[in-house]
Amino acid sequence: MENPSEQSPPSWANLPSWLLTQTADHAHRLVTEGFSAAGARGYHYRLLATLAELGPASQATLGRRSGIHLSDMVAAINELAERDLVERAPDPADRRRNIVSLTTAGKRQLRRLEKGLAESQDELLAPLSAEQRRQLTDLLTLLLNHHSGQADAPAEAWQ
Amino acid sequence: MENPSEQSPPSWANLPSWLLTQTADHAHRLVTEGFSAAGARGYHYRLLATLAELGPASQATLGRRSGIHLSDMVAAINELAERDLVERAPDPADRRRNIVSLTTAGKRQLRRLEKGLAESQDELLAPLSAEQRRQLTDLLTLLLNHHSGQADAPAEAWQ
DNA sequence: CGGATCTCAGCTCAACTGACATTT
DNA sequence: CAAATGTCAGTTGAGCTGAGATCC
Repeated sequence: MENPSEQSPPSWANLPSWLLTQTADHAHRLVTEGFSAAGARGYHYRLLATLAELGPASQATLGRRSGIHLSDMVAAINELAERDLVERAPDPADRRRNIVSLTTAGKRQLRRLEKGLAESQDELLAPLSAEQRRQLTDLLTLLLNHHSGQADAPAEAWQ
Repeated sequence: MENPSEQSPPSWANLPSWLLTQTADHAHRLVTEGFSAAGARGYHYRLLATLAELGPASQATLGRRSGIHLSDMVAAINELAERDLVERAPDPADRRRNIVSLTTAGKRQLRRLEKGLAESQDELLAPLSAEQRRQLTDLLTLLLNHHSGQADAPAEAWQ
């Protein structure tokens, strides 16, 4: 009676909110797997990418830009610094601050993660045509702009 | 702090995986808020809906059908039973089992939650036309079928 | 003084793992 | 015996809160 080929899906399986959270789970899983194949986590990628864009920056600036909580920066930067992917040095001009900067190995790692990330996107969207992929990102962007645009909008600066 | 008014989004903000996880976060927030307005959580809704579909069932059966982990069932059912939304009785035919069943108050609560859930979907999809809503659910269903290997039929009613 | 920066301890939520006693 | 069932304790990950020390 444990027939693994079960019958109909539960009643909520066609709700947009359910479809979204389930596909997001798959997306998250694929991306996380890709990162962990390079020995990294999502925070590491976001940090390296933000550093590549901003150049050397304080932890607070990095946090605001990358959306990583300030209290999570400490551990994330520790992990990157342990592998010499970033350097953390005190700011001589403002001794509250640390200045975090990318090392050469960090830039190399970032390129590796970006490559894996592109592959994850492709795996995620595998069943969709190019046109369908464009449709999907357009629709999701519409939703995202609507919901993080104005209504409650805590502190997120972009958009 | 830099100039927040003209910051472009981070480099990963147009990745499908990012768009999905972000919109899924909003979806989850909206649905959770809707549930908590009725004093419930997602597990409670899924349990009540599964019970309405299956009729009285053991915790293991409920878990398999609803996707709720067995070890989370205990607490969830405790919470529902405390408010007399379900009843838990030992199965006389198999003393390992509990038979869980919906009470009248439970059915009433389920209808309330379903109504709130429909409103949440509408709020989530607010910026989309009916045609766009159909497109989105179709695309997400394609992705989901691909990644969870399931066959599936209906994509008609999202509310 | 007010405010920013960094660090740390701990909490939330949903999902999961492992161990265990009981029963079939 | 092996397998199923229910219970409980603990863990994980991504995010958060709150407190503090230090400095501008």
